[in-house]
Amino acid sequence: MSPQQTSPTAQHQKDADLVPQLTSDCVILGFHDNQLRVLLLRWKDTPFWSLPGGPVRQSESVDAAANRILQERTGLDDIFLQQFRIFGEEVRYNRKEIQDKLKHIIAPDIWYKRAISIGYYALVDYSKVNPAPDAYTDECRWWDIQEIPSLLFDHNYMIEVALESLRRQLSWQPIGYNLLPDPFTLPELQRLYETILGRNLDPRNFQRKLLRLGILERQEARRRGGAFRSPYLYRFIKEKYEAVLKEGGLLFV
Amino acid sequence: MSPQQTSPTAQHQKDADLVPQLTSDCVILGFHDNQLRVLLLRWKDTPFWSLPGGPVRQSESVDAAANRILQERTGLDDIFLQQFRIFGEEVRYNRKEIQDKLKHIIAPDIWYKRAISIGYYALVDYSKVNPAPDAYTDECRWWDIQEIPSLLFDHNYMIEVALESLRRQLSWQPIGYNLLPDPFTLPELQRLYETILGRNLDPRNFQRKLLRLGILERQEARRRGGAFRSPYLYRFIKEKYEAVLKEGGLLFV
DNA sequence: GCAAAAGTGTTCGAAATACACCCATGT
DNA sequence: ACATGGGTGTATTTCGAACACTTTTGC
Repeated sequence: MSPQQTSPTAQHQKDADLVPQLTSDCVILGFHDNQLRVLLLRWKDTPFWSLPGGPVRQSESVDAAANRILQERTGLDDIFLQQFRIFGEEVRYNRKEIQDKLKHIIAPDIWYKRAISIGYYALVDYSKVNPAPDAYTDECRWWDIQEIPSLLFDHNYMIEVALESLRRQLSWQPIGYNLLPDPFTLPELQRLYETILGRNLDPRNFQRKLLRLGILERQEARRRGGAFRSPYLYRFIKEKYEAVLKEGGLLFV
Repeated sequence: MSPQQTSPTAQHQKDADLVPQLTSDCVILGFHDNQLRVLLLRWKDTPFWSLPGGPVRQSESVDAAANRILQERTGLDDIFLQQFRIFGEEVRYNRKEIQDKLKHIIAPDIWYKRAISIGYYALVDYSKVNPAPDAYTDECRWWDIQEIPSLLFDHNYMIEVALESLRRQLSWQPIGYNLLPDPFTLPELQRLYETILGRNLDPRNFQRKLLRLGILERQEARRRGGAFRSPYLYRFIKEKYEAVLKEGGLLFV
């Protein structure tokens, strides 16, 4: 969240253009080095980090607001985005503390009223992202999900809830399609599932199950570069993948 | 939704007490005569129906707002409520049409700005509900899910989305616990699942699966009254039921 | 006694699990 | 040559699907 965190080109738009007290916040997830990672922002001249987020404009849907934020931070369009929760407690965090920490960046009266945040998670191809800070922040970068620092607002909690939702929706969400490069290898896909599920899977069983679904096509080429046997590359057959997800899914793989 | 639809005792509170442009709407579901039913309201001196809903107060969480609305319409406290979607399109329905249809009840300028609705579904024990209209409506009653009329706002769509979410979350939601009377019979539970899933289940397999989970205890008494064999009554063993749901569920039963 | 719904057991095939060895590659 | 990770097959068990008859009850 963060009420006024809009794009640099739009930062002076009047309050009247914004839906009052409502923000979209994005938990942007990528996958790299066998780790889930989250994109975080560091506020100008501070050591404080938070999720990307911002207000909803009167002229856009809440989904569009999240898409806009995502586009601005990652450079990517047409990203997989999923609403996972509204954060609408009356007291979500210590507003006084936030006023104080960010007073040199944002007028304290912005924080006078409670904010209600719509939580989204986004699944993106790590290798395609160009992290970019906004007008209120100095730095935008990936953090390993295991090493996230203490964040502003209730953003640590938001990330927890996002991951929990992701896990529960695993079977119906195109995780692989969005989080992996294209093409990808089966070990990569397996490690992605292992990371999200938090447990190891048997490579033989994993492979058999996935291939049985008929949603993958093996490519001619193999991935090269490791000091070991080259794995096959695969692509999702988009239509089949989506059909399988729709009708109930990759049951826990 | 419906911006000003508050309790009769609170209807004159100032706009300043409300979170602008934000409402909670509730799809209240009950189960009766082997049918899912929804609680709807008919607006004063009109033939127009809608879901119960209302604004969020500055002094309450969005969940609390939904609970309040539910309590007022059903007389029930401590109900199972689940946020399922935000309806945040810029144009959700024809505002002019609503202004016109409800102008004798609500000042048209209420509808000047878009409203963003938080959709909740609630699962309630049909037999315990006392439907009660609010200050803006004449009538509050159950409608069979198959026979819902054309509703105001985008409420038909909201109900569709609620049912879809319910179906997808079936395995992790305490459907039986909340939608059935206590105690209940296995055939009742089976028909509940059949109704929600939209397909028939084999009674032998259903029974075996449910009993295997160890979440039910059979009572001494049986349900009497039908012109047929008396079924056994059961109760959920709450702790075990919740444990099973938590760790992944009644997989499609 | 009859109509209506409840209760119950067995068989079969599919899928999940468990398990270990050889292969390809870069260093 | 060796270390690293990739690729693959089989045996066993578990689970889900299919299927039909007998029992109880109120009328």
